Amino acid sequence: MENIRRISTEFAEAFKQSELYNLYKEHKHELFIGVRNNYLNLYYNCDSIARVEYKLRDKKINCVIDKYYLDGKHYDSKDKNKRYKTGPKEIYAQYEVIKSHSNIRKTQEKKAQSKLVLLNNKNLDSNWFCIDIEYVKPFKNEAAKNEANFNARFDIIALSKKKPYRVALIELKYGKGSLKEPSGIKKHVSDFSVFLEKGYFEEHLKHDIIAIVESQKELGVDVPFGLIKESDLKKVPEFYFIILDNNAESVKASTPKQTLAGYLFKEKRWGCKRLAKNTVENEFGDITKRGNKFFATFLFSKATLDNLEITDIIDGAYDERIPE
DNA sequence: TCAGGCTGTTTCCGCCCGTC
DNA sequence: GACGGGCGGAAACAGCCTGA
Repeated sequence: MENIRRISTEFAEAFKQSELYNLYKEHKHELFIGVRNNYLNLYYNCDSIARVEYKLRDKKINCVIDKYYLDGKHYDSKDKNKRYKTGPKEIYAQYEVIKSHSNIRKTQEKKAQSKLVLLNNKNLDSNWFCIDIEYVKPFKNEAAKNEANFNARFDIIALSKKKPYRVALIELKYGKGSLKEPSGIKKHVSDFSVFLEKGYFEEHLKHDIIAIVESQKELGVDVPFGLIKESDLKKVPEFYFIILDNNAESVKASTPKQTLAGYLFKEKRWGCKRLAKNTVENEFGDITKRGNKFFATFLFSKATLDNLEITDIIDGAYDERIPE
């Protein structure tokens, strides 16, 4: 199968011989390796701080980094300096500089996403392991992509540690602002639903999962299960929304849960103060009911970025879970 | 005061295409 | 086929505005 998310064994070996592997080993608790279609993304704060490629001709690892992370300057998207080419040595040497520039970005959701994934993955007692972040379904070409009219990005993909492996597709929402359109709750329900309807899990995602795990093992990631066979995976994925940050700065303002209800339901529920025009219920029914055609679980936490201490991404210490 | 619409900015994804 | 340069599109934020 074409365009699967995996890298070659030779690439993985070269990676392990490079400074990037030392970097990863030394900072496992703050880095995530995303396996892509013949390349890797090294994430810090869910910012891609290196697109890692392997050049067969030269038997060499190349890196591309947005120059912002090195010099703190923002470049125009058309500026040829923006995507700076370098190698593992410079990424290793400049790591603290790169981190500092990532840290000052105001991307709370991404930082929370990173923290959640890393806290979960280092917790050996978690029931789940996150194998990918920022997942985009690949298509063969532009035509296939247009025809499918599907370009969702899933925040997190997690697998249960016990067989048969459950697959959790997770969307993280940080604060009320993240719930509204154009990429709010309704868009994501729609994406999830289409993903399910079109059979993309069966057709594609499960093959990606098998390949990603295989590549991660070759890269030296501590994956807490063996190689996965197709028959080891559950037939259907599960959908989750994690809602963080209970609008802590204001007492009077709606909580994310109240705001969310305005987007989900036709009538005011959950203490909702105001309804959105186009609700999820109008199109998809009550998605919090298990019997509904599309169904999702909502996990709420009052935690904010600074005090986030959830160490099991699905079964962890959330304040509320709907349905229970 | 607050929901939610609108716009600009930043970043990432991944294709296309010419060349070797 | 491998590779580099280029480019367009999408996500999702911040921040501002408006009207109930």
